[in-house]
Amino acid sequence: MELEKSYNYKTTESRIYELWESSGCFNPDKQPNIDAKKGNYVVMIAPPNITGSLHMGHALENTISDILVRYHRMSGFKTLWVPGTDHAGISTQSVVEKDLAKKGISKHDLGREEFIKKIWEWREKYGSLILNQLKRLGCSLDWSRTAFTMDAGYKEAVKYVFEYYLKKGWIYKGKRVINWSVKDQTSLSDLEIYYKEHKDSLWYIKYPIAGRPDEFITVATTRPETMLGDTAVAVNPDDERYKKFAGQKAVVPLVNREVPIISDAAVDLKFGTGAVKVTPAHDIADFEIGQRHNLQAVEVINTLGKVNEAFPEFKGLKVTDARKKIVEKLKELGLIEKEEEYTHNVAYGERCHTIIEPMLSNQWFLNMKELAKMAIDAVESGEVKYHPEKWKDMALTWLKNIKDWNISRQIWWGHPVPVDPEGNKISNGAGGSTDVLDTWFSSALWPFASLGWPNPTDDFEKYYPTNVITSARDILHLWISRMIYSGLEFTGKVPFKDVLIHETILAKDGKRMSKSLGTGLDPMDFIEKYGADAVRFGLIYQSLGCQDIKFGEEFIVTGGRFANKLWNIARFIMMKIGPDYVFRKYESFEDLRNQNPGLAEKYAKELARINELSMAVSKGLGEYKFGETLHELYRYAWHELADKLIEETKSKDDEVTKDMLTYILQTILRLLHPFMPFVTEEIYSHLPIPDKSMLLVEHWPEK
RNA sequence: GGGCGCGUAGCUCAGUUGGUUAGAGCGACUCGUUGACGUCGAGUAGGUCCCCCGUUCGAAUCGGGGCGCGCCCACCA
Repeated sequence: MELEKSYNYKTTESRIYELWESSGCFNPDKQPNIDAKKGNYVVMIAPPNITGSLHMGHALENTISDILVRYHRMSGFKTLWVPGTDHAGISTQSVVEKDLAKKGISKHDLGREEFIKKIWEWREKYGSLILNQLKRLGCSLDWSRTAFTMDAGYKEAVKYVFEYYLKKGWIYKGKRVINWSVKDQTSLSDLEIYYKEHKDSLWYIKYPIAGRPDEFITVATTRPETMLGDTAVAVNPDDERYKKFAGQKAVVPLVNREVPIISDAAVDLKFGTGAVKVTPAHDIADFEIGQRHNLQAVEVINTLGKVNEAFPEFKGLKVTDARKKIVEKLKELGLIEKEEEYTHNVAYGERCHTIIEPMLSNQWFLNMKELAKMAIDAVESGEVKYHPEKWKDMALTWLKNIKDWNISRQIWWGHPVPVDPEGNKISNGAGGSTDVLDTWFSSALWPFASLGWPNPTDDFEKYYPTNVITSARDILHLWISRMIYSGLEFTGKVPFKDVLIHETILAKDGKRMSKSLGTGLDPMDFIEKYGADAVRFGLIYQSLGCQDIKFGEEFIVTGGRFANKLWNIARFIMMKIGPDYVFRKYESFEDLRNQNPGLAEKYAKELARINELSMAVSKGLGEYKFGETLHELYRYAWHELADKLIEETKSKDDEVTKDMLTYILQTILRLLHPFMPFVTEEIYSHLPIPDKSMLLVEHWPEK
């Protein structure tokens, strides 16, 4: 059969994917080429958010996973890669809110129940967009097992885990200073906030010493409005300047509260005046000082971001207005020593992009002590390995400095916090039974909950623990560390043996790719333009184990050309062998030597070379060296096979030469299949090979 | 502020334990090529290997310092 002059990915890719999918071979229970000696190979997906669409990072991540899956499947492992999505609490909620806002509807118009219904509708409509994009990329996921972090079974897992921790005494309610988003009316974890540089004022405020109205201690602050809640003034214990005030009290102006002057090592004697006002209710550091010195926490700002009714003079004022008014009053009283311009970082919410108010709140916390310890042991002992290895230290540093996890959120979309068994309701709304759990609480259970746990399902029995997770580094702590201790606590096993942290894809100028900056590129555009194999090639070709990739489209172009080159290598060989030639199949190199001694002898060097390449590819994939391995395959196929070997055969026409070419063609297609599955499968389908399967499940050239 | 990574040809990057004239892909230029090929092949040009100091017979490679870029973590009132 004669091939077209050039490879046409447009007419090929969807047809080939359909062929694979309908064959059922992505499902390990139906996989035809299982080698009982090999065992299982399970790859874990990082379930994308239901709001998500494929970005370059996803494309790289899932190409890497797919390469591993295809390589192991061909090698005869019973191979599973479960697809799925994450409900992504606050992120999804805000997307749907924005969507409704276009129609002039707010979530409060709908009420909680109706709003959640809308989110489910949204999820039905758009929630699997990204999964379809993964199909376009060629990912061989077992779609019959698609999971979602709010499936009925998954809900059971979450409830089970919450109650388990509660019974163990590890979940508790507590007042803490948390990051509060006034806009979204919820608490945020430290990992959900970012900092932005602000030019503000730093005010130096004189606090009179109690009983000696002519003496003052001056504090410096950017947030004078919180002084209404000050319950101490703190200095560094080594600060000679303030020794004279030891044991004395200061009077907080405007509220005339007498507060102790305390010494605490957390105070930086070089900053400002070296004396600092302490507001335990509205600053995380101050809260900690308060704990150490048994200070009262006086709340000033309420959950709406306004001064509360305890301060009638300022009641109802927004933070910024209260600040102005208080500074004015202090000026009138002559208590502002000076005001200077000051640049500092201010916390913003990752989703709401508004300033975070630190405030005291009732929240649910999960005690991290024992859990972190387990994870530390597993990482230190190498039960879980990181690639590249440096991420191990990153993970350990975080785990060793971990704080208790604030697991409650005051939003509507998520797993509800199971009802408090003691029936306690806490007054201000937070920490009550209307809260939902932090998204990562459920994500942390993904490796086993996505397989049906806590029910003793076949899948959980057979496919847990998994072998490897491929992930971006920004969720190392947020997610990966949490899966490790969750796995250890609930299954007694680490959820995966290898953690692969892939490069971050940056724009060509080295800046972060982001939609909001307009520097984001859509991999789907490239798939349209050059084909999925080309995109996979381009990404992997640049994946050389560094921390970042500066993305260049030219590698995708090269990938597209390479697909065409492969096509023409096959086309030439097909012409060369003529219509009556039938491919021979060899089980192994030994088998080839027995069946075809003439070939083994005449082309010993060429066969040795392709064998060597096969071993190098196996080794490279085993060591997760994707880029290097692809470089080698590319160099071989183009510059050795096509440029030299094939050129040399143009003057020959014997059967042994045909045997050599067809053997090498088959082998190189197999070796390239994990990287460029579509074009290799398509070429393979045209080869006159008796009793062949799809390349997808043909055996890997081992030796 | 702490940590990590990077700085090699116009661009994106290799450079294995320090060893002769520093490589690849893309781009530029020259020539050639019809039994496969969005042509392809052969070849040319282009580099104080960020800077300084040191170790060494010898440094892109090792050590110290600096400069520049990027990312992560912490957040200082």
